[in-house]
Amino acid sequence: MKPPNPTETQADRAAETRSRILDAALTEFAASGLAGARTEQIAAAAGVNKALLYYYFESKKKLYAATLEMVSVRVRDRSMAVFLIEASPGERLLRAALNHFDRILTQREFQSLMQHEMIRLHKGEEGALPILAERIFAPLHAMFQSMVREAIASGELIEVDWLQIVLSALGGNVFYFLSAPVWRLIMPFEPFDTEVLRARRASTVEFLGQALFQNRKHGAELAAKVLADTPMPATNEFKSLR
Amino acid sequence: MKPPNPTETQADRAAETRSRILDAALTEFAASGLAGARTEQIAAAAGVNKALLYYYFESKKKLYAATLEMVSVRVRDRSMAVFLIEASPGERLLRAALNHFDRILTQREFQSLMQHEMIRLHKGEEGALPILAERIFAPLHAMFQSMVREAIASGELIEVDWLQIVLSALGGNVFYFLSAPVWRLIMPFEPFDTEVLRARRASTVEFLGQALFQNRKHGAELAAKVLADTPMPATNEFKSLR
DNA sequence: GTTAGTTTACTAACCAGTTAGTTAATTCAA
DNA sequence: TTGAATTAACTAACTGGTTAGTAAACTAAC
Repeated sequence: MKPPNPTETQADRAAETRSRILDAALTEFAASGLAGARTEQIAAAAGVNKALLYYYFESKKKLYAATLEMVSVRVRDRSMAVFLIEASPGERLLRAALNHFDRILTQREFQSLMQHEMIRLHKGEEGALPILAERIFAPLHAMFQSMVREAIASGELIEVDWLQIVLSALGGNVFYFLSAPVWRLIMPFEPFDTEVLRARRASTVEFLGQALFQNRKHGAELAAKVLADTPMPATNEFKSLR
Repeated sequence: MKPPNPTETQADRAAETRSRILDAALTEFAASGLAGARTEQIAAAAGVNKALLYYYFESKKKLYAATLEMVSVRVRDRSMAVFLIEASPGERLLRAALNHFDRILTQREFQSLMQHEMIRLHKGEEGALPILAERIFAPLHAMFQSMVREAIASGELIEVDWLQIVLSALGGNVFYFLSAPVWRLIMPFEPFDTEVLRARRASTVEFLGQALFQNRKHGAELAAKVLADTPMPATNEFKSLR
């Protein structure tokens, strides 16, 4: 687990250990949430002793916070970039929806963490969500709002409640991944199979092209274009179940 | 807690106790899931001793199963009825989407239980979900499939992947309620406020009318009609947080 | 030889499930 | 119809296993 590399300084190895702990914590917290995660399991997965978690991160809660911190940076960077593209607001919306699909696909742990956080906040426990809301969701939300409103005002998109467009576009993605265990039981295919995902991904964008644009032909063409120049990211497939 | 009513027989009171336990269990399991729920808390909420849970329901797991059983019957009855209405497939889809919104609104505990079950199944633990999938989701899914396909074939709806239409329609609802804690943080309104819900509910149907129908004017008219003759159900508002 | 990094061995708290019992309603024999 | 026997409904207190967190010892790099 720890090949003693002589060129490494002690501080380097310490940083590595710290990062191994964070990785292990991400996996465990994503799978089980703050309350359900076992510190022993995190330590074992990181190849260290449990007491070391408390040496680096004072408490389980603080380790959890550090884990969320780490992953939230990744997610924000991945999500915001797409809005800066030079294109019509309608096209940017399609790209943002596709990007959202791909982000869930590649950052499954984040999605799981969010599920747990939603439940915690729903129960009234305060969690790390307020920080995430401020740092990720609020800016993302603002971007979506101005983009969709602009698209409606310009006549590119249909005239409906802007929030409903966002809910429908992102909700389709969230619902598919969230309910994957159910699809697995009632559909004749595996929801995380690469080809199934590819088809779902295409349908997402094609649907929005047809449904949201005043000029459906224009929407369909944009969808085809967006799909064509955004390859599906690789999935580290059979990683989830320990 | 137990006013000793002399007209009641012992068996009556026993049945009442049993049902009080199930109600308490529903609240607690919905809030915390199978693993997170505390038997002591369920007993306290039901006003009985913890050992009584084991007298009526052998184990925590079996109590959980009984709770899901109880609630799943309610949900299925509420969900399937809407498909039997005499109307065009497009109109039935709008009604089904609205019914789905109202069902989440009125059966929040079920939605919470499902969230927990999804997480459990995602982790690879077997749960009660296979039974629910068979008894609720599979028939529901089949209804949606035939309805949407019929609507597309008849030219009423746009020609896109049928599953994507379902994902988008239901996903919008699921996403809104699921992410309510986030909306509360980043929006200037309370997501469960009656008037906010009323607006969201209307937007859901109006959006689908505009987005899914070949003839958008027809879709909008249907949406207005469906909304007009389906009053919003009452919400037992401030019930959730214990 | 000092100290950052790491482990061993422990504790206090918690919690599902059990046990041994009490109370009171119901049954049934005379 | 009465009161003794039986059983259903229920509880207090405990058990055994688990888990977050800690104290103190050890080790190797600087």
